[in-house]
Amino acid sequence: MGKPPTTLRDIADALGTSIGSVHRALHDNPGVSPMTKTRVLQMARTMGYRPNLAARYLSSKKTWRISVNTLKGTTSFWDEVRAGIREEAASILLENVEIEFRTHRRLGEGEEEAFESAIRDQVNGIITFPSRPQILGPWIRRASRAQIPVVCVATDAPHSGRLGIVAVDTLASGSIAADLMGRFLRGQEGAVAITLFDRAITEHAEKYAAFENTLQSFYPNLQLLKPVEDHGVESEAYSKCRKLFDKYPNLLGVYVTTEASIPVLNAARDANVLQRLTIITTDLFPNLVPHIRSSAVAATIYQRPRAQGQMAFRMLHEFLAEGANQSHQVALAPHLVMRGNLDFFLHRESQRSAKEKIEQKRETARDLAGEIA
Amino acid sequence: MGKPPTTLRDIADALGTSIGSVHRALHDNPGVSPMTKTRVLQMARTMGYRPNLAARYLSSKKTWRISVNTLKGTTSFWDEVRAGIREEAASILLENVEIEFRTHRRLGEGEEEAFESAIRDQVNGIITFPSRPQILGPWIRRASRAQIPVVCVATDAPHSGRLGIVAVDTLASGSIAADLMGRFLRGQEGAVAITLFDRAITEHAEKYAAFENTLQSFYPNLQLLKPVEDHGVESEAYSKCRKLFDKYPNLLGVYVTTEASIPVLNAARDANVLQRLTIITTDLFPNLVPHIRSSAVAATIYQRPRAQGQMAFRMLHEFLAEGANQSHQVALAPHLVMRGNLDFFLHRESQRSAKEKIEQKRETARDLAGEIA
DNA sequence: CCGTCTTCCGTTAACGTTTACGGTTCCGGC
DNA sequence: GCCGGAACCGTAAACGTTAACGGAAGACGG
Repeated sequence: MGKPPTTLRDIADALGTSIGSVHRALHDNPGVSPMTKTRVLQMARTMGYRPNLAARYLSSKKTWRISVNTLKGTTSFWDEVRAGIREEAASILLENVEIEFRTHRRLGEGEEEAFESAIRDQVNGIITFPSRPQILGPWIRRASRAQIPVVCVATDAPHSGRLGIVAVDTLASGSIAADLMGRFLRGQEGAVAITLFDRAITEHAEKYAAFENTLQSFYPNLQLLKPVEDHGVESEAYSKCRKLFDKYPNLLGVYVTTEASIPVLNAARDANVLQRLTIITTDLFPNLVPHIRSSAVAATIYQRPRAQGQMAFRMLHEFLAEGANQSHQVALAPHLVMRGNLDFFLHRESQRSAKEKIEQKRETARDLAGEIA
Repeated sequence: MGKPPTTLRDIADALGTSIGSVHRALHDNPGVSPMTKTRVLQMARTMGYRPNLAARYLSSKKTWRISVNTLKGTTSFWDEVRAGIREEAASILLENVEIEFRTHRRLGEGEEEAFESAIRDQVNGIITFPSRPQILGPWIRRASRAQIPVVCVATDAPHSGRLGIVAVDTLASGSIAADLMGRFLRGQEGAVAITLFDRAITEHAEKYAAFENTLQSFYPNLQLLKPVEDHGVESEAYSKCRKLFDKYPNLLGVYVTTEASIPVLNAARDANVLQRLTIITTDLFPNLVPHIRSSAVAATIYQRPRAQGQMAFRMLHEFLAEGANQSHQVALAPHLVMRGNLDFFLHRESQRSAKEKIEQKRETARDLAGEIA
């Protein structure tokens, strides 16, 4: 069936030239005449040449270094993203990728420095969280010009020349939240609220729009209030929600699209509306668990940080290995966590971290053995 | 930082023996004395030897053949599983895996023949759907004895010696269905029903148990009727449900855990209870779409066949490459599809098939080019 | 005419593993 | 004492690519 794949030697023989020239031509290295170069490229195309990656790696032993620039994170979201990246990197057969983590402490603090240092260190690729897309955009463009592909996670940096973006589908998130809210509040009439980070961030604007649209078209008995923006500040979330709850004493539900669900819950408790509200949150972290269990939170939309990390790494790695040129966009479907399936997610969590500990142990054992030898 | 990895030569030098003996020892090939063999194994261990897979593949050019034994499938479920496997196989850097599909037309028809032919053809691994675990179990054991690892998809074959199992988490599925049902029917009092394939299948029994438990503990106002078993026969599903709906005229909801949601919907329509019922189904296929859109189906639990195929392939491939020995078990979290996020899943579907067409075109172009040359 | 530089090109030694082949040594049997 | 065979071991050639080196041919200035 399958003919043996064509090699550099095949191309060289077909052209009556040498393997060296073919190699130079295919990598546009200097030292080859324009004439033979085009002939080689032509022939490689018609013969369907595809490089043997095993041989390439064996010969060059070149490793790719990729920088992961993320937030240290108050919640576990970014820990999970990093774990996903690590996990995926470990599953690569050819162990030719090393990962450098550059974490910054706070939103917008040290992002640019991290980027600069990554570019300066000549990494081969960057995975980043552009919390302020308009600020990081120019840096991404700079990296692209230096031939360093950049993959964004969780938030996009539009028109920045980034290689790709991995995020939860905003439309699916917002819509399912609205659909659930509508079903949960079946038959009731009244207002629901939404909190978000900042309408200037594309993702949040989209989630808001999706929530609003779905609510309007399927559940006209519910009307959506003007969104609450918390800008990632917990106190802002609390005070604004507190005011909101006081102002609309018979509010029916809240959809919290940000990580700041705890202050919202606290505000609801302090305003004495926690029992009455149907609350849908975002993400899953330890502090949220008791609220889900007590069913104060009806459901939470889990953004699958680990899967995001995995996909981001795969995207970058595929690009580095195959050199595909199109821009990629991965939109993950979020998971829905409720009281019923909460244990599944928590249990999976603990299983995984146990596995990782074993893995780490094995690695250190290896290192030790190496040092002894 | 990282010392260069140890090679066969390193071990040989350390032991004052030759690279050939080390190789023979590590692969327990004949022609090496027990003495040197243990010494080599010992030394390899302490030096932390890990084979260079690139070199191995380059040298041997051995390809693994894996057989995918699945149902042809009336719905698109198995098409998706196979697509996931293909997709994952294509993303392997070293292109050393070829896949053979052995599909059988009907449940329980030709499964054993497919298995026998796979074993006879000496494939290196099998991915299978054991629709009748008790029948396929012995075959799986036979394969294991012939050193052929077997990964089960969607349904487990317990105590069969299979390498691993990939399926949607039954507990998470059943529980979320119950939780949604309870929330959707908030405040109402009455009965809900569940349909399943056969209580003898572990997965279905577990889903049923999870549904029942969650319903009982969180929504005592709802009581669960005795389950309806359809054994994969559409007419059976229809008639049994029809009878059920007639018998319990004020039934509140149904959870359909099988693929046979259409006959259940038809029965509900014919019994004139479609409007009143809250229906939660399983899987997502073209015929179901209009029912979701019309909100006759409140939600459907999507079992992510593509992800199942991907995971199954990865599991098998990892085993073949690394030779890890433990039994693996992957439980996926199901996705929830409702009217709101339905378009996301449909759109993703079409996007993917478009991508695959492009991919296929490229491949045929390559083959043609090869034939010309 | 010689030396030097440039541009192009062919050759070759790696990379780590597999595999086939050719050597030892030792032992039993004629 | 020689042969055949077994059991063990070392050697070397592959696999396809990269990277470095050296050579050939031509251009140019001295």
